Amino acid sequence: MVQTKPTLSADDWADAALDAMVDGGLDGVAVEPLARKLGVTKGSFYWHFANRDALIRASLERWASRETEQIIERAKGVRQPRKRIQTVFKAANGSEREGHLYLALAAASRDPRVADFVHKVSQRRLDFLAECYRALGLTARDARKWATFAYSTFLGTLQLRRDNPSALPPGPVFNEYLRLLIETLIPRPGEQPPAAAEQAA
Amino acid sequence: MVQTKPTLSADDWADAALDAMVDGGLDGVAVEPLARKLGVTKGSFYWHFANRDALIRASLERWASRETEQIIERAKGVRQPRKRIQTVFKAANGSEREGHLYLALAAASRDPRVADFVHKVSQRRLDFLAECYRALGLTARDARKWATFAYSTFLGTLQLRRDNPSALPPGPVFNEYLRLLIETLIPRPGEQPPAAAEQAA
DNA sequence: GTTTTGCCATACTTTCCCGTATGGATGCGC
DNA sequence: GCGCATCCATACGGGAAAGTATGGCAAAAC
Repeated sequence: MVQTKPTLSADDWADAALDAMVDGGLDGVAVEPLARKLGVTKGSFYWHFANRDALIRASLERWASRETEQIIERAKGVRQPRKRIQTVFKAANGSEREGHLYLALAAASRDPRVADFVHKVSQRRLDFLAECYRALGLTARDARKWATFAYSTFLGTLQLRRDNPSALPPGPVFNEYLRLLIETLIPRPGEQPPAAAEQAA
Repeated sequence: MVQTKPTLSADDWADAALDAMVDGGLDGVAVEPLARKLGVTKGSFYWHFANRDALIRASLERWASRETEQIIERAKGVRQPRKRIQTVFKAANGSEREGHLYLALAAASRDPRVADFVHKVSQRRLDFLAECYRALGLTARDARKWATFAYSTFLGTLQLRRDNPSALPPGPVFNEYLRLLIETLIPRPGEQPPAAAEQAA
C-alpha cells in the first residue's frame, strides 16, 4: 500500500490498528488483514509485537494520550470562559475520524482492556468541561451537571452523524442547530437565558 | 440452559441472538456458541434458519418492530404536550437492556443489513419527538431542531451510563440532573425559559 | 569482507466457526 | 401401528486467522 518507508515501525502497526478499529471495532484488528494492508506478512508483525493483545494495548495507549492532549491544547489558549467552551464544541465536532474512533472503542468497552481507556478519556474530557463551566461562575455541583449535559449531547450528535446523517438538519439549518446547542448549553448565570430569543425567531 | 420448552422456535433463536448482540455486537452472534447456550446443537439452528444471515435479519426485524411500537404505546396516551415529552424521556431511560442493544446495533451500523434498521428506528423516534414538539407550539423547523437536540442528549446519556457510569451524577443528584435535562430540553414558547430558575438555585 | 543484527517471508499447526449431509427420535394422521 | 412430518444430534469438510519455527537478506558493525 505505502512504500514510502523502507521498513515499518511499531507505531506504524499501532496506527494501522486504530484505522482498522474505526471500521471494524476491536474485531477489526486482525493481524493478517493488517499485514496485507501494509504490504507485508505476519512475520513483520511478530517481530514488533509479542501477540495481538500487545498491539491492541499499544494502540489504546497511543489513542488515549493523543485524545487527552488534544483537548487541552485546542482550548487552553482561549481565556474567555464562554469562548473557551465554544472552542471545545467546535473542536469536538471537527475531526470526523476521531469521533468514529471514539464511538468504535466505546462500543467495545465491554472488553476490560478497552474499558479502562475509554473511562479515562471521557473522564478527562468531563473534568475539563466542568472546569470550564466553573469559570462561568457556576457552583461545582451545577458545573458538573452542565458538563455532563453538554458532553452527552456531543456524544449523541456524534452518533447521529454516523448512523443517521439525514436526521441532522441539512446544510444551512445545521448552523442554526449548532447555535441552538451552544446557546442552550452555555447558561448565563444572572442573565436571561438565550432560548427565548431562539424561539422568538 | 432452559428446559421449560420441549422444542425451540425461530423466535427463541432470534431473541437469543439479540441477547448476544448486547454483549458481542454483530460478531457476537455465532451459531455454535448460541446453540451451546440454548442447550442444543447446530442441527436445531439450521432447521429453523437457512444460515447465519437469515438469523441476523430476523433478529433485526424483531427488534425494529418492537422498538417502533414501544415508543408509540408508552406516550400516545398522554395528551398534554409537555407531559408527553417527559414520558418519552422517562421511558427512554427506563430499560437498560434496550439501550445497550441500541448502542450495540448502532456500533455495527457499518453493516448494510444493520444500517437500514438503525436508520429506520432512529428516524421513527425523531419523527415522533418532532411531532411532540410541534404540539408545544413550535414551528416545524424549530421542532425538528429541538427533537434532534433532545434525542442526541438521550443517546449520549445512554452511552455514558454504559461506558462511564461514575461520570453521571450520583444518586440524589442524578434526579436533579434529569430535571435539568427535562426543563432545558422542553422550551416554553412565549414564556421565560426555565434555565434561569435552575441557575438561581 | 566477514559477521552480526534488524526486519521480514514462508511454511507449518491449531482453533473456531460456518455450512452440509445424513441419520435418529418423537409425535401425529388415519 | 404404519407412515410421515417435525425437530434435533452427529459427523464431516472448508475457510480464516492466531501463533510458532525457521530461513533469507540487506545494511550496519567490526
